Amino acid sequence: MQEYDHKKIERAWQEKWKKNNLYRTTEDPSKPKAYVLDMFPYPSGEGLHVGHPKGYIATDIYSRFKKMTGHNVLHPMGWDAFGLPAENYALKNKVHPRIAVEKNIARFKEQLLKLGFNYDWEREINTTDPAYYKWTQWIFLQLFKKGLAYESDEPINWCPSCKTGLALEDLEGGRCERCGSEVEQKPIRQWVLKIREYADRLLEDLEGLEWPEHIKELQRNWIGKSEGAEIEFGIAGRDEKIKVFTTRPDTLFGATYMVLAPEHKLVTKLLNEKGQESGVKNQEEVKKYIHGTAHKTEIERMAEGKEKTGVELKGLTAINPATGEEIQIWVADYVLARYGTGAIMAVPAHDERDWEFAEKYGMEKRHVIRPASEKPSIKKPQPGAYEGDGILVNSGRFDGLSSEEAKDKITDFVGGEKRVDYKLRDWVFSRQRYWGEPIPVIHCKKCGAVPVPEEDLPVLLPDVKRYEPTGTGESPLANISEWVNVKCPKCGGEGKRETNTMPQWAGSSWYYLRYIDPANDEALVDKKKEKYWSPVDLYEGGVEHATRHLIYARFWHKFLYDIGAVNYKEPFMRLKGVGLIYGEDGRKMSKRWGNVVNPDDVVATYGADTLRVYEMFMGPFEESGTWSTESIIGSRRFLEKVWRLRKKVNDAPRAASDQKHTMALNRTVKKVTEDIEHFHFNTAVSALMIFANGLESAPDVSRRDFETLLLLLAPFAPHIAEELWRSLGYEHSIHEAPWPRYDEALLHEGVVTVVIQVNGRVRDQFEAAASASDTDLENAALERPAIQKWVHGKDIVRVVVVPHALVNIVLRG
RNA sequence: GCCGGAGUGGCGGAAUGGUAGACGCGCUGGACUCAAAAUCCAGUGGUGGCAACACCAUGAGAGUUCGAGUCUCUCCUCCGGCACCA
Repeated sequence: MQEYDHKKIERAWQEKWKKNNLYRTTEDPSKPKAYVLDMFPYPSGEGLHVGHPKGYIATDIYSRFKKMTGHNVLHPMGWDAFGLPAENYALKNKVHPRIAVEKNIARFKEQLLKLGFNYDWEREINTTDPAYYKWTQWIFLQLFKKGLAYESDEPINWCPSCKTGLALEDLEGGRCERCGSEVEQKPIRQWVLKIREYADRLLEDLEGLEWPEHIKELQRNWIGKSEGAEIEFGIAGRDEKIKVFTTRPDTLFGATYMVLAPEHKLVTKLLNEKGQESGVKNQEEVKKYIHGTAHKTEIERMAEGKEKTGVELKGLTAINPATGEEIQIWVADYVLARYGTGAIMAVPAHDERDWEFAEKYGMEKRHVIRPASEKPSIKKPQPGAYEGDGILVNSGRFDGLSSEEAKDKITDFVGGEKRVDYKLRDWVFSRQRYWGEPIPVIHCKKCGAVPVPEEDLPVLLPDVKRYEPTGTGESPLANISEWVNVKCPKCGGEGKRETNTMPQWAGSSWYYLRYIDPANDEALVDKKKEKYWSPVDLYEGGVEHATRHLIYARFWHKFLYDIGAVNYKEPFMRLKGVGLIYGEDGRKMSKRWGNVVNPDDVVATYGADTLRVYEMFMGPFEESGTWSTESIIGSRRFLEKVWRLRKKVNDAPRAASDQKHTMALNRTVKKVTEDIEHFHFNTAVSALMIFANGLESAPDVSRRDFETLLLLLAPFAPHIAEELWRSLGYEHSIHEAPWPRYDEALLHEGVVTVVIQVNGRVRDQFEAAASASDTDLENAALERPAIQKWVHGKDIVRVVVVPHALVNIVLRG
């Protein structure tokens, strides 16, 4: 037997697996299916670092395990290659994005291949392939036809550095998620998708998903459903009414002023009227205030601890519909135009923000809710706002009702309407950039926005020399007149192509369907195949996608379900979030910090199998951890130990009396099986190490024990397991061998170790027959000299016996 | 501020309410070697003791329990997300 030469073994098996098409997948109705999916990577210019493959290793283990347990496994890989990073990389390095992407994909693929993954590369997909984005465009057309895509000129978040509009999901703390620039509000024409129409279903259907609770919670918070009411306030001396949205109609009697967002339509209108007509006495002051807020960035407006500012519309009052009182109207930027109605009723006594504002500008704070626990007689002045529910006071005929009862009754009383609102915004779907899917629409002066006929898809992204963003609110495509100017498909008149492109998240919102049927040119996906493979049984990826990709993809999927294109309501049934691997210095791996570890180097030095075992052994899969080059050696030593065990394999059957050994074997099989199913890879590796250590210290190793060890190891370290397996004379791959079973009856030996406690403290232990009764155990424990020492001369109050495990003797005092 | 998650040896981390620290890294000593590497064996939470052993110990404090790292409450710290969403 040679030394363990990982280079030789890994290269040889990777070639043979490829040659034999070991990982090719076809539909097979005779087997249960398992669709195991990684979030496909963005092929950046920097290549992979050791953090990237962590999730891929886990799905590789899981899918190999599933295959060995008799499942038909779909485990594909592809490239999410449209979007800003590729384009920015291309601009910086002065290469065409298409070329840059090709190069980066080749590099990524080379790195992945070295790790021995079992992807079916015949199903490889690429979102920038016209045959692929034809269907991305097709989905947009369906959305358009169903009225779920519309054009808007509302101000949106604009990144001045990337020179494009962005969706709310593309921001990180008011900055562009890609480049970190502060975003501005800019009104430009854009396409928007009505994801809000799906808000309720996106929320409700989370319940049936086997996802980590914290990721579900992130989505719930992002969708941000709140139930409340719309209530109209009249304006003294004018015809207009101001509609407010509130979740607390029960506090209406405490509304002592109201506030409009600076962008509110009524405010704009009042400022356009002549001073006397509008009734606003301080028009100039208000204009100045609005001018001031308009130039603030989101970051400035939301700066932590920032004091609220505002200006009163002097001379104008609103009428509280509950009390009939005239109240002041203010304009303040703590009210957001985009949420609710852009106007609020301010209840300082029961809302902290209103309290703070009222405190500053001297408005009345009228208490209308008292905590239910508080006695009515006690009227202490509350410091700050009381925001909880309670019992109504100072609310006329509603006094004494609970908040809950009063909400509906007061809403009815003032003729308000119950309404639901969401924080979720409609999806801003236009990017003023080159490297994306063209939006398949033609603008015609006569017919308006006309969808490109489906038979004309795909609308190819033209190959151009200049693709720099213009910054004008138009995409660079607008400059290519021969591409832009086309005939209107409807009337045949002059038309212009839509020049905005789709956002980065478009292609990834349906890619999991493409793997099922990667070459289909007739339909999005063959419905029979889709029925067989969907939904994704296990989806694995970074938690950072919780409120981006994972929401968008669920939205599109539900839409595709509605139009009958797919069979299931949800795309991803089970989700696992991978924890990051930080650099050795504890920081995120990045060129900037010089702490990047390249998997190629680790593979060269220690081997792919060692890297795989190490990354799984580092810690709990879903938790983040720090890379430690020093610690890898442990995983390498373990594999070398397994390698050496081969020499000790003895064909003679193990002595039947070796009960301990049988037990260890069965327990290991059980532990590893359950741990893989639950993604507890660190403890699975630990169990394998313990078992290998046991075999090592035995005088010889039975063939059965060693084979079992190899089978359990195969998903983790596929190359070495295959090599040793073949050395035992097998001609078929270990990766197609059946997974070992365990026998429940053999998990326990006839003898158990029983711990003896005195007053809950461990004092002794002894071996007892597993069949011993509680009384037997109690008596045996009391006879032990070490226990006599503690118990002698004391009163025994009681004795607790846990069968097979423990005796606790409780003494008085 | 709100919502999640986590605090255990020098380090990564194990522990269905039942022997805290499995497994691994590192470290110490030993075997092998001319020597080293590799490998193997032993040890490795703290304090006291030659030892048997005892006491202390899972962020802090209380509680439930025969028994708490695990359950309950209060607090502290760290990480992640959201953040004037009415």
